[in-house]
Amino acid sequence: METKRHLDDCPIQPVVDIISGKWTAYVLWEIYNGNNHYGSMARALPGISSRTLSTRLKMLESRGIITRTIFDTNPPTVAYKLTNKGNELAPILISMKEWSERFKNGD
Amino acid sequence: METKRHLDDCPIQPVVDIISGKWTAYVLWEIYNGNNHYGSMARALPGISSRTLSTRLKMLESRGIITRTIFDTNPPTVAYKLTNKGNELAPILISMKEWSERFKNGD
DNA sequence: CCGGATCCCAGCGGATACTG
DNA sequence: CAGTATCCGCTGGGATCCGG
Repeated sequence: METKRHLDDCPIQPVVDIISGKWTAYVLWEIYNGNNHYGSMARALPGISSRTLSTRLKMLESRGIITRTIFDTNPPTVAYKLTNKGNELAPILISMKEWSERFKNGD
Repeated sequence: METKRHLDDCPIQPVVDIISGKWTAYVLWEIYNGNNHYGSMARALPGISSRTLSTRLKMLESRGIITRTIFDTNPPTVAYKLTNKGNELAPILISMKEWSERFKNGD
């Protein structure tokens, strides 16, 4: 017998909830690779709008995936870094990269 | 110096292209776990519409991730299964599950 | 039971302009 | 540089009906 299920039961729901939005995985990839600044991320992701980038960064911060730190230099700079929780996404990103490299040209 | 880049350069682009659509990861998860039929998938994913499920299945088939096999039984049955290429997504799905289980309740 | 076809709409996110 | 504000087009996808 098949018992009633809710989507919350799906064991990948929490991470899907985070990375499935458009551009989100790319933003995470950039931060994971040490690209920690708004401007350099925008340049690394041609086509992303400033609105989307800032929305994604705020979402990731609110979910505890990244931190936003303002340095009181002149001019002030802002750095985004992965939290512990965010760093634990690394296996996902790495396996995504490996699959992509293997199958980037069909098969 | 930062050289000009295109999004195609991003090494996770192929897989993001496949799994980033709404519901896609869940559908893959079901097939990966041996849920190979349209109806049982629809029941396992409460909230998905028939249109979305069928759209996703066709997309995954066209990308070579799954196969669609019609069995000439009475009544006919259809089975979806992962191709080799699709099976190679397993490390991604597994690491997604591990992260989700670890962080499902905040931290 | 396994979907295809059609209609329709909210909401995502692109464009653009503006601020500290 | 690092965003915010507003406006709005477009597409993803939900609802519904239909066919094999």
